[in-house]
Amino acid sequence: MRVTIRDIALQAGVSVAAVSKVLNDYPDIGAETRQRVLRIVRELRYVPRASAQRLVTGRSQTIGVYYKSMVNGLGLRQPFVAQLLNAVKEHMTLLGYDMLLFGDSSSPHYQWELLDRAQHREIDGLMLLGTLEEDMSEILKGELPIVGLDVITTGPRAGFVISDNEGGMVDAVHRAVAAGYQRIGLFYGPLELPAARDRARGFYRGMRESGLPICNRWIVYGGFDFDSGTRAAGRLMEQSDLPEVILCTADISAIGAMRTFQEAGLSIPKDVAIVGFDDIDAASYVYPSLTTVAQDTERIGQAVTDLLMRLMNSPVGSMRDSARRVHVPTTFVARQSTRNMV
Amino acid sequence: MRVTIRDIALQAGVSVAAVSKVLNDYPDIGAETRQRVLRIVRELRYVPRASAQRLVTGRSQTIGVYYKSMVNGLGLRQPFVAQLLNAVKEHMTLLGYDMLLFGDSSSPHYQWELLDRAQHREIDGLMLLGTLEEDMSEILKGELPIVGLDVITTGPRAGFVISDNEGGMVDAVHRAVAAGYQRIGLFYGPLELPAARDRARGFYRGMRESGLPICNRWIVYGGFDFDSGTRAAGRLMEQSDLPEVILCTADISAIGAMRTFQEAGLSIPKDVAIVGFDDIDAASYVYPSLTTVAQDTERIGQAVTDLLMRLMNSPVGSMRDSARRVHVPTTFVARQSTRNMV
DNA sequence: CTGTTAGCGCCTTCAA
DNA sequence: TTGAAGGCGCTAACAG
Repeated sequence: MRVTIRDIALQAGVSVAAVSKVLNDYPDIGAETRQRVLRIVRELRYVPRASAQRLVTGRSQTIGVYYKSMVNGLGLRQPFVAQLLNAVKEHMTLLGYDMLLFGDSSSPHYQWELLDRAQHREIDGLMLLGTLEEDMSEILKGELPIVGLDVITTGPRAGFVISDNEGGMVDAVHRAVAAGYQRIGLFYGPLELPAARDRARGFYRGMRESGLPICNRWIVYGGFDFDSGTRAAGRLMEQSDLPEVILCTADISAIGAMRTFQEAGLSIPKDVAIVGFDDIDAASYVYPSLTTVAQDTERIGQAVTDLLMRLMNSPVGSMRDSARRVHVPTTFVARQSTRNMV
Repeated sequence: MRVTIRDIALQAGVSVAAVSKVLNDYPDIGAETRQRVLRIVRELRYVPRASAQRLVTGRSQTIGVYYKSMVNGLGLRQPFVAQLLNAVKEHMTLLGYDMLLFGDSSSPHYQWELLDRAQHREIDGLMLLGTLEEDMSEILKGELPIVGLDVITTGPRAGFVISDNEGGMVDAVHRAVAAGYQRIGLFYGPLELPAARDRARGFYRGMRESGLPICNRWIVYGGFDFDSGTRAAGRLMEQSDLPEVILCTADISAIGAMRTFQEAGLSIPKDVAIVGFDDIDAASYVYPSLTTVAQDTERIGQAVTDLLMRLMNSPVGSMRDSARRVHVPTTFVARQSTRNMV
């Protein structure tokens, strides 16, 4: 058997309660006793069992992470998701939380829904990445603290973090105009996703604010993946003329578009300039490197962690709605796929 | 309070023991009782608490995953790691296991070592991604089933999965030769990593088998990241002449090299051909797309899962060593960064 | 300051 | 076929 708190108590000649108190930093313990207990703990290399602690305290120091593996067919392979998870993990770790990756409950194994599994595992909080398509209305109604990323999660104890997608796109339009571009196109994404919708909206607002005419021929569905990007570029090339610059709703489809243009013999940014969105690692790998509106994953990760902690530490319903909707600013990153943009 | 097994028992008019037996598919329960219990369980939406089960059974249905966030500065951002984790998750999920992401224990928060944390969380098995630099000799000596990926983990209950890196590289050399390339260079990776070492070895073996001379000027350190790739390319261009084709130890550095060559005005594959290793998503995004030796993440994920399950279900030391070392074949993928290679 | 005690929710012999 | 009872390891009142 593994060493338990009783073994420590016996060795140290104190009660289990005393040991527990030492371990949990209770103040009402004599310095000497504390030292002795700690020594034995070290000697015997005692480690408490999380399940026992959890059973009695009800807290697990565990955050569940849920995302559909198959969202856009990629899951963690979506660079943005991976980057983000990495950032969040850093912060959670610092606070003593570990993260439990929930398998996709669409898996045949799981007759259980996410809510049941959350209860089963007794997670203290849940992070929802990217999609809400599941039947999650139920879990959102409950008291489990939930933070959505890129999804508008609402409920008595839910909040969300999302980049300022609209503002980022508006800004991109203005910068394009300032760089002298007049003929501006858009590759928009799946409008059921808040991020894509806001970016599209930002495009329209930016154009309106700039007083530029919107040319519908240059507004094409560009998806959130490489292939959609190539298709969008293909469709655009069937037009009589090309825009000078295309604002894409995601780096990955921007990169797909770039490739298609390049294979057709067009030069970027000379024949057509491209702006992406996200700033995934690949954006700086491609040639020419991709000008883009960067999401600040580091800051998003921080925000997600913060919000979740606040939600967990506040009684149900005590947080103002505004405090539960966090918008993280984006940054414009000028690279080689555009001319004169800064 | 949440509904417990007792509530079910009361409602169903049976003992808690009976309920437990139904839930755990014990045979010695009357069909009628079983039905009744199951009905109540459904009605009350009862979900057992993992911590309670765990406390008494000792199994957690949880697999720990450990990787250094900072390995090569990237962690999950390394596309290969993300892809792999995704693949493993699918399989684990199917088997009813969830994955616990262990925060990097180099974090200041953790005075505890990995072993302690594994015990604390009572994981049933551990997956080690990429590096062994930690002080892991201890945990490897223990009885916790451990599977390493790309690390040579040995111990009474440890095994590892790794691509056939040497074979893949030998094959690449032969294909290059078959394509008519005579002047072949190598960008090798950090030799302390088994994968990089094996690939380098494969290069030498392939050259020897082909009877080609090895030109040391063309053998340059290319790292496992983008910047090392650019530097390697830069160094190569200082030479009086370039090889016809460069075999790179990783896609990411191959891509870095490509960019550097392109910015210097060289054409790929005309002036110099490039072959990568790994087949990360970006390999097909860049232009020209990258010819590479693909690691089969899907199959690796499957192998990791299988091995871990076998390790968990076999008594300590009962598995033959050979069964604990899994080599997964690679596949050659010809794209645009080479000429005539198939 | 320290010890005693009563569970947390569940599984599993062992009797009935 | 069912139920009673004893823990699993730990924390948190509550006494002393």
